[in-house]
Parts: sequence; C-alpha cells; structure tokens
Amino acid sequence: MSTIKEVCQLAGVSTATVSRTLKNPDMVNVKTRERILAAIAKSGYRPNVLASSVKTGKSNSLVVLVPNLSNPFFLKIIQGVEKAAQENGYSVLLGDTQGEPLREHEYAGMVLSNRADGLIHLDHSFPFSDNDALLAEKVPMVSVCERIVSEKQYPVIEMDNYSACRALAKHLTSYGHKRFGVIAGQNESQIYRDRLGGIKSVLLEESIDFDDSMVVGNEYSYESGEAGARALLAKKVRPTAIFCFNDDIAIGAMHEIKKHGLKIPDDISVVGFDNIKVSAYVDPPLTTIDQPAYEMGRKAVEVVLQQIKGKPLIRNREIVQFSIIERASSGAANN
Amino acid sequence: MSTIKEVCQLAGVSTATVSRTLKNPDMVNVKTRERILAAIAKSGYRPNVLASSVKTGKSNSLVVLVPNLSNPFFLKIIQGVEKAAQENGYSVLLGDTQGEPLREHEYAGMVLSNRADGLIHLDHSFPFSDNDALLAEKVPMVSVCERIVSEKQYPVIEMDNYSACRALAKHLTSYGHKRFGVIAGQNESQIYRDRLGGIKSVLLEESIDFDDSMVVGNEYSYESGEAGARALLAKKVRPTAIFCFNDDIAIGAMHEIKKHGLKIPDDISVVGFDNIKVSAYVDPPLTTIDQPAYEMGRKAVEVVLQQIKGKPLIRNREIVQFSIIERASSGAANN
DNA sequence: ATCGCGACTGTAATCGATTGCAGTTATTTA
DNA sequence: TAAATAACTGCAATCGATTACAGTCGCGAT
Repeated sequence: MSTIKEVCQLAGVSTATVSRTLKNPDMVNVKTRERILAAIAKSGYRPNVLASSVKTGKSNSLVVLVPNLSNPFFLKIIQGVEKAAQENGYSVLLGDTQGEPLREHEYAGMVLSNRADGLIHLDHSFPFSDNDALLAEKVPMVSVCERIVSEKQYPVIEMDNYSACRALAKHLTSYGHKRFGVIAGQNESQIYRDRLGGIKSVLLEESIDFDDSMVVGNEYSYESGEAGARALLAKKVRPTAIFCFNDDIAIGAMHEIKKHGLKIPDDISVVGFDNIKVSAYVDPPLTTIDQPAYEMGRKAVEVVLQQIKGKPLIRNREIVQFSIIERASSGAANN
Repeated sequence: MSTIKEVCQLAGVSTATVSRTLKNPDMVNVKTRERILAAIAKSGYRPNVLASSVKTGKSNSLVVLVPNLSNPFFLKIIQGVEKAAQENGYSVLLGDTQGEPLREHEYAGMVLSNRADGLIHLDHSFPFSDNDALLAEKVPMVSVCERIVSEKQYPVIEMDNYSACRALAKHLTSYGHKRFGVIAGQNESQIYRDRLGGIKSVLLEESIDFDDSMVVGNEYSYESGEAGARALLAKKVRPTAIFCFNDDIAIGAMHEIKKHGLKIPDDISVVGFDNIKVSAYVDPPLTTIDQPAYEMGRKAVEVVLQQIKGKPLIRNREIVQFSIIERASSGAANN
C-alpha cells in the first residue's frame, strides 16, 4: 500500500502539495497537478482515510442500530439510509442489536470512539450505557419510528400512527365489523399506545365494544402472528376483524386462520402495517398501511448530517405520510 | 471528547502508560493501573480507534457488498456476518451495490483506503475497478454463493447447487412430472449453469424431454417470478412443475399461477430455493432447498479473518450442506 | 559493596495524513 | 524601476494514539 510520501518522491513535491491536489485542486498549479496525478496513478496511491480522519476528527460514517435485521421493513429503511449516506460521502456501519442493551451499548459506543460521526436508531431504547449517558448528550442521533426515551429530546422520523390506525379502523367499521382483535408487537412503546389509541378512538365514536382482553401478541414476527391468531380464535366471541401491528404478524395470523378452516376475508378480515413487498403476494393480498420506509431512511440521514454539521434542526419531529392500501384481506363483516 | 493526554494529566503518568493499561494491562503496576482506570472513568475517556488504526494499520472492519438488500436470503447471510464479525471485534460496513459496477468499485475501494481490512462479496462480479485490479491481488476477500470471476482464485463459500437441483428434480420426477419449466435468476452465472446442469442431468437420466425454451426469467424478484410464470403458462405445452431459482421468484410465480385459476400443486407444482422464512407461510407453503445462509455468513467471516491474519487457507472452497424442505407446493403430477 | 536483573515507567519516534505560516517566483501596479 | 500583490509551494506542527528503546528503582546474589 503506497503512501503519500511515495507520491511525493515520484512527483518531486512535498506532501502538502499532494494533499492539496486531492482536497483543493485549484490551489495547485495545473502542471504540477498533472504531474502529481500521474504519480498517483502510477503508484496506485490511495489516501488512508483513517489518517485523514484522525486529523479532521470526522470519520464520515454513520452507525445504524437495528433491533432485528430480519424485518423487511427495517431493511427498507436501511436501504434508504445507505443510499442517502453514500450520496453524502458517508458509509454506514451496521449494528444488529437484537434489542439487547449490551449490544446497543457496544454499537452506540462507536460514536464515542470516533468510529462514527452519528447514530441512527431504529428503536426507542436509549442505546448508550449509563456510563456514557453524559457523553451521549452531544452525540448526533436520530431515531426512526419511535422517539427515544431519554432526558434529552432527540429528533425522530415517524409516521402518525394514531391517524393511520383511525383510517384502518374506519375502513373496517365501514365494512360493518363490530368485533375486533389486535395482535400487537412490542407493547410498552409509543407505537403501541398510539395505534391502540387510534383504534379505540374510532370504536368509541361508533359505540363499538372493545376491551383489552382482545389485545394479544408481543413481538413483530410470524410466530407471534400465529400465536396471536390462535389466542383470538379461542375467545368466546371471535373477532371478525384483526389488526396486526405489522405485516409479518399479519402473515403469520393469516396462516393460522386458514389452518383453522376459516376464509379470509369472508370469515375474518386481517389488516397489517408497513406494506412490505411480500404483502401484495400472499393469499389473499394484505390490506395494510404503507409506511414510506425508504424515505424515512433518507430523512434520518438528512437529520443526523444536519446535527453533525452543527446546523440547527428545523424541527425535532419529522412526520411522514402514510397511506392505506386496500387489498383483498379485508372485506364485509360476516356477523 | 477527552483524549489520552487528559487522562495522563489526571493520573500523572505518560501516554505510554495509559495506552498500556488499556492494551497490555499486566505491563503496568497494579496501583498505577488503578489510578489510571479511575482517571479514565472520571474523564469519560474513549480511545480514538481511528488514531490507533492509523498506527496499527488495521481498521478492524469488514465491508460486505450486497447486490440487493431486499433479498431476505442475503439478509440472513449478513446477519451471520454481522454476528461473527462482532464476536471477533470487527465491525461491518454495509455496501448495497444494486449490482452496479460503479458502486461496487466505490465500496471495494474501502479496503484500499484502509477503511476496511477485508471484503465479503455476495456476488460473483469482480468488485474492483480495472485500475485497482493490481492492488486487489492481496486484498482479503471471500465471496458467498458464487466464485468471483477473476485471474486470482478468491475463496468462496457455496452450496452444491448441482446436487441440490438433482435432489429437487428427483423429488419432482418421483411425483410423475414430465414437463418442466424453469424460472431462473441472473443467467450467465455459475449458479445458473450448475442448477440448470443438475436439473438436466436428472431429466436426461429419466429420458424426459426438456429444452431451453422452457427456461425463462432473469432476475431474482417477485416480478420476475410473475412474468416468468406468465411466459411458461403461455407455452403450447404447459409445464406441470416449475423450478424457481429462489423463493421470491417462486412466490411471484405462485401468485401468477393462482391468478390464472390454476391450483398448486394439483395443476402445477412449484419449488423454490433458499428457504427464506416467509416461504413456510405462503399458501401453499413452498417446497424449497434450504441454504444455511446464517452459517454461510459466519463462515465467510472466518475465511476473511484468516486471510487478514495471514494464515494460509485450509481450502479455497467451502461447501455447505443443503437440505430439501418438502412442503405443500409440490405434489403428484396431473398429466 | 557491586553487580545484575526484573519490574515499571517515560521519552520520543512514528503511523499517514492535513494545514497554518512562511518563503519563492512571477506578475502587476505606481 | 521599485514595490506590491498574487500564485504556488514547502516546512514543520499537529491529530491521537502505539511502541522501541532507554532509564530508574529496588532487591537478591556474589
């Protein structure tokens, strides 16, 4: 691996001039510049970015903390992050945390040890260890989907889950549904509260009975969808419509429901969340809420970069647009 | 951000001693060490990993080049990579290349500019630019799934696609199928040749007619699966069984087939590849070949690390075990 | 008392860049 | 023609670590 010195030798100039032809080309004479570029080409020189990072104090990378890499929705966000980062000359360090605090601490620590300049968190936990909490104060950080629980208010990119759920609920009540079930993901989260709140507000308005015994599930997974559906089907009064808090859950639930010999949507309507690609290909295709995941990833990068560059944030909360995607998994109630 | 110097001040020692308590604790006296650790805690000092990387010449990160982050199979590989990397103190830089040479060059270049120590490539293209080809010679690099096409033989982690396809083909012929269709992914690749070769070898043995007009498709996607199925269904003699070169294709194909009012597997059997999670949840559940993706990711890390550490490779080609997962999408032929 | 050795610790060079400041020409202005 | 300015370029300090080498100290062996 050749260094800047070798280029100097070849071109007969100082390191300063070589460095400048790369960073501030117009500071150096055209002829010298050409000679240097030739030397660079001949030697196959590649600047050591780490060395330059030490000097400049910027690593030009971002860490992304993902609770679960298997979730296609997160994946889509990451794609957005990756693209936007790349466009801005940043690279992305991937941290699969599995929701484990220890792994979060470890990855979040990368920002403290100069390995990364900023942090994008796809979860609501405060990712730093208590030890690092003080240092974390000035770390550029954004969360996507849910606000991070901490003293300091970090910015967040999120959807209006309350309204989205109201839209979904109205969609279902307009089909005459009166008995609802919910298969949630992680409870104890803002999303959980917002979504459930949205649903309940509509049911209240329409004087439809609903109580928390009809809320099951605790994980965003196929398995949780299966188990949740099983639990709901075992109730004395079966729901005719089930809200699933993401598409994976919905797919798991549909699988289980069909296993019980029930028809979707004739016997039970199922709706999901996220609009992951496969949701259009399952049978029946899933009615769901589209979250612009890719866009959310891009926005997240924008926001961290703004913090990194020390620009004041325009707003601390970026709300993205949802839209309801009506497909065949929801239909008229069979009361 | 406090540096090593501040710790020196606090503890009243030299930078050397601080550095040593962190890297070679037993080189320093217990009492001094404690004093230093206290100082570190008090100052909230975090070593600047970039600075240390400059000195040691190791960045302790690996780049992973993915042609398509949406593919759940690649995702699973990446999860394996990420876990294994983390266990070995490495971090992973994510590069979504979209199969574009330019982006590949850019990401592969990270190894040349010291941002990463090694490269894991989930594709068969030679990821460096022609310019960098010479430098690439000594880059630690592994590919997963397919051997990289280049002068130098880089190691590869792969499955025996030929045998896997033979197993699948035998499974289908044992059900009495005689008319086959194939929806391939990227053609012009070793996987394509191996898989098609495996299929043809069985059909030849069993004297079953088959010609390349029954091979369609050119991309690993749902859409390609739909289009492929449509093309195959339009043939004068329809196949009774369709090989899809991954599960996404298979899911797209099943969707299209059902849209034509045909029953799976009664009218047509469909088999896929990879055994991604959702393949068990589609209707009907998909018969497929399980590739141990997570394990492949882990192995890939093992192999690059071996190269990075300069250890000779035991073998240049790591073959992982496949297994055939029989589900309801394949059944007796309806000739 | 001297020597040798082990156990620590410090000095200073070094990794590969970047950059403020100063020096050298060449060119323009008075 | 002298002075001022512009346009380059180089010197050397610096970023924040790591580490070879040397120095100090205490203690047992001779």
